[in-house]
Amino acid sequence: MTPDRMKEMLDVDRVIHEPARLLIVALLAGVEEADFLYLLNQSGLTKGNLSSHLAKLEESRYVQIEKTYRGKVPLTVVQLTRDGRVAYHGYRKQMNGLLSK
Amino acid sequence: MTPDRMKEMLDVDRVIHEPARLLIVALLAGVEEADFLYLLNQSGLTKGNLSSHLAKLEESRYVQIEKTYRGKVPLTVVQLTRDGRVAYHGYRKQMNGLLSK
DNA sequence: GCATACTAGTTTGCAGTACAGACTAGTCTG
DNA sequence: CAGACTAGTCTGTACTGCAAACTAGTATGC
Repeated sequence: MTPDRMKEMLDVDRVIHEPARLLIVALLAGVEEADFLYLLNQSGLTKGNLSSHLAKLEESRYVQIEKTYRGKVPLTVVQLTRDGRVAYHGYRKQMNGLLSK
Repeated sequence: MTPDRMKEMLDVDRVIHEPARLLIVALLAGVEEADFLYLLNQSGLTKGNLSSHLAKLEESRYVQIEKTYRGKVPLTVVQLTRDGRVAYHGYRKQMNGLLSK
């Protein structure tokens, strides 16, 4: 890889680059939508951690969070937005290009 | 990719995962050794930034830093250690496995 | 020969972030 | 109706990256 291309490294999307969020986004990319508990179990993150990463992803408009109820119990449903999907694919493409020799 | 494998994401080597350091390590992987100014120019990082990332890489034993002189002028020569090379390859392998579908 | 500018970095201060544990609001159970 | 549980959010802490300011020494101009 040329040094020029390597510099792209510095432009990676930090929101996605963070491992915990990359994991969340990857999980969301595989399903239409997911609730908080599903993400909690699949990711192994703590609740606090998951909550704040979701907040950050929402802030970046990468996920859409809908707060509703399952019966009488609060339920938080999360899905990837178009922006999120684009950012995820862009990130993967970039990292693959830079890492795979 | 299975969710199980995705969780590996959380174990990535943070020292290498940081884009600036990944760039430095990638640059070092391509040459036998490099001096501070070479890395400065190739990376586009500021001096302070480069200095502290090198310190962190040294602390993790991923690079070896030799302080010497070019004539009368101080010269800092950096090279990847075996550990550094292993960590870099491991990181690439892991990320490639997780990102490339 | 003094000072001004340059080289090669290091140190410091600040702002932002991830993380887990403490907390909250409300629901179910015996 | 007391205690346990569910589903999250909030808070404090410790860490980290970053750039600007600083240091130590060398070369250059006047």
